[in-house]
Amino acid sequence: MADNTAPSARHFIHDLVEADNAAGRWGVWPDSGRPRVHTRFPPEPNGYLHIGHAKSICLNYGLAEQYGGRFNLRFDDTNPVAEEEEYVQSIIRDVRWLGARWPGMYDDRARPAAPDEAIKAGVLFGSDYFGQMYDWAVELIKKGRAYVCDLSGDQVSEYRGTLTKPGRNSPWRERGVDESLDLFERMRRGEFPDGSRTLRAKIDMAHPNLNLRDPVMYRILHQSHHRTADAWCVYPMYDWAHGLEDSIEGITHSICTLEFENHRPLYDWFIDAINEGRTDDGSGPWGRKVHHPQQIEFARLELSYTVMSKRRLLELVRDGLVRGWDDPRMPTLSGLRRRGYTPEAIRAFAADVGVARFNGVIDIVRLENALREHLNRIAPRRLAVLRPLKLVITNWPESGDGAVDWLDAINNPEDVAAGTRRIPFSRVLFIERDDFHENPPKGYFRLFPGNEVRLRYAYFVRCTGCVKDPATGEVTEVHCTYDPATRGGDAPDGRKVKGTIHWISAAHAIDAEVRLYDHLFARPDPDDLSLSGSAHEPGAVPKNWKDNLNPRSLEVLKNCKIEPSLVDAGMAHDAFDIPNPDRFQFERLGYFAVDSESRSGALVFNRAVSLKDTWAKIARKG
RNA sequence: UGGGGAAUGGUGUAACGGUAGCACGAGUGGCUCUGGACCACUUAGUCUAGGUUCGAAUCCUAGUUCCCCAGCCA
Repeated sequence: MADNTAPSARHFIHDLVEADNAAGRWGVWPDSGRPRVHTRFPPEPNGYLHIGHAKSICLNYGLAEQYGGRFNLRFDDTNPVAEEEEYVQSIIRDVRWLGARWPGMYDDRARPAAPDEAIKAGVLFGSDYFGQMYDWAVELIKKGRAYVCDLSGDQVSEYRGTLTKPGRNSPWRERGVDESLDLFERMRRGEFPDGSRTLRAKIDMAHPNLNLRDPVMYRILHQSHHRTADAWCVYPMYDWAHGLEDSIEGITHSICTLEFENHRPLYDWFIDAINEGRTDDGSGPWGRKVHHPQQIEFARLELSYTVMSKRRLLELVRDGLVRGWDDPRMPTLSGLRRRGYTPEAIRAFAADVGVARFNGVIDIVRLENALREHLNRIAPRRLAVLRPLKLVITNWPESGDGAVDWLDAINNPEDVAAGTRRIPFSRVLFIERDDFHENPPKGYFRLFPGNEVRLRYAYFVRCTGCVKDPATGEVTEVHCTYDPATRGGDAPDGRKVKGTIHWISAAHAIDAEVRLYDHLFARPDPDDLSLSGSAHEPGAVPKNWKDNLNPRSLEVLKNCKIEPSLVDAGMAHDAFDIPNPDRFQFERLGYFAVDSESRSGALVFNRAVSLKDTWAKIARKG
């Protein structure tokens, strides 16, 4: 993942890791002798990954890579109610696409026989540790640190107390060890209905941190699991399971987001409870001590003009407010990928925003800039006209030998190695509707009657007039004359033009559909329900975050004209069907990627991001 | 009102008792066959009030504001 698009910015976690390394806290890797740094990314397979997860992946994988450590991809799949195989597949693809690598993963170059299974190579699952977790739970019961509680869900929360009032002990708290043992075993065997009992840690019902008020460790769930099927009728809660998963894998730095800070004492309590009666050399009554990772919290990523919670993203998908998890307007990795984002751009963005403990909101233009920066360097330039207006060169031959002129065009001014291509020029062209004004605004230096501009890579043309629809007054055709001496775009007499516009030869143009995107939400903060009213019904007050969706987030242009060299534009797929669309800069317009719905003969492009538009800024100011 | 965190230009992030820096944005100019890219310059900040110190964003005290926690979700 190390590349020059993601300079490693220093942050407080580097300091912590380096302090640990200097102190020899985690020992060394046997093979390299380097201090052990072992991180992980632990998603729950209950939704698609989004750009916020990318920050975490880059952080965790980046640390492992930087310190010569290891990185695990592990599913935290402890709640079968919400989890699905589809999510497992998408998450692995996204992590792989981003560039993270883990021990045992399938090599990119190999063509696996069964991609759906092969992609899981080296991927870990918390559910694989259910047996070990169960044994440790039994151990805690035996040590008098856990008990089976018969309280209902409502009663448990009632007994918990409130933020300011202490809770009360469960009447089952002092139940005998043998009885709890028996009950827990029968819970596991499925003798009791869902919700009838739980296994709870015996800590302190008056603890000021609510997480320590005898938290539930196991609940009864007669629910088939995507991996363990019907093997279990009890499933561990996150707080119990998560730290153990990290412990089992030897994770040194368990990096998570700020809201889990309150859980750290519990995470530590569980490991300490297991280690009670254990020793480093295994001589204690309970054997050898288990590994105790260090949890470190950082601020999750928030972005303006979008939402970043899985619950809300799922709601957008389920309500049909977007076209699916990979809708190019979504902040999901699959959406960004379809939109045209590159892993490099996302990594550079993650490095750019940094890692800290302050919960702020990143301006989404930072993400867009990261993409521009990468695509500016690598995207081949092409000519495309989104809103075509016919331009006739009245002094150009209509037919015969000189009717078509093939001109050299530079593929990428940022990369000379990209070379050149030839584009056809002829009498009738299409230009961008925006590039002609019969009565130009102040400061406008494109085409208007009497003005001379350069047609990119072609000729200087001077506007001689236009044709309008008598009924509507709409301009239907612009007329120009060209200067033969300016072929290639330079005037031998040294005269200059202010404007250069793009064009497509009408006779050679390919039709394409282009989808333009704007921010998913009309306001920087979708939760902002104040102010001037709903984006959908001006004047109406938005009632919830969904009323702040941007009604203009998608604009479909069906009559676009693109240069003939784009006929073969498409997308590649790697061995695991992760798509990699061709991406181009359509000159003066922005960066565009081939959409997954694009077909030969019916090309569809997504605008990933526009070019910076200084003229729009000038025009706005008047 | 209990507990846990956090406050540095418009935004985000550095500075680890010693010149408040960087990026993005914004503004100005240069350059340009993309009103792109690039280059230069400018703008603007330590939450408040005390204290310690030769010296405080940093240490201390008090306050203010914001975030998280009362799932058998993660």
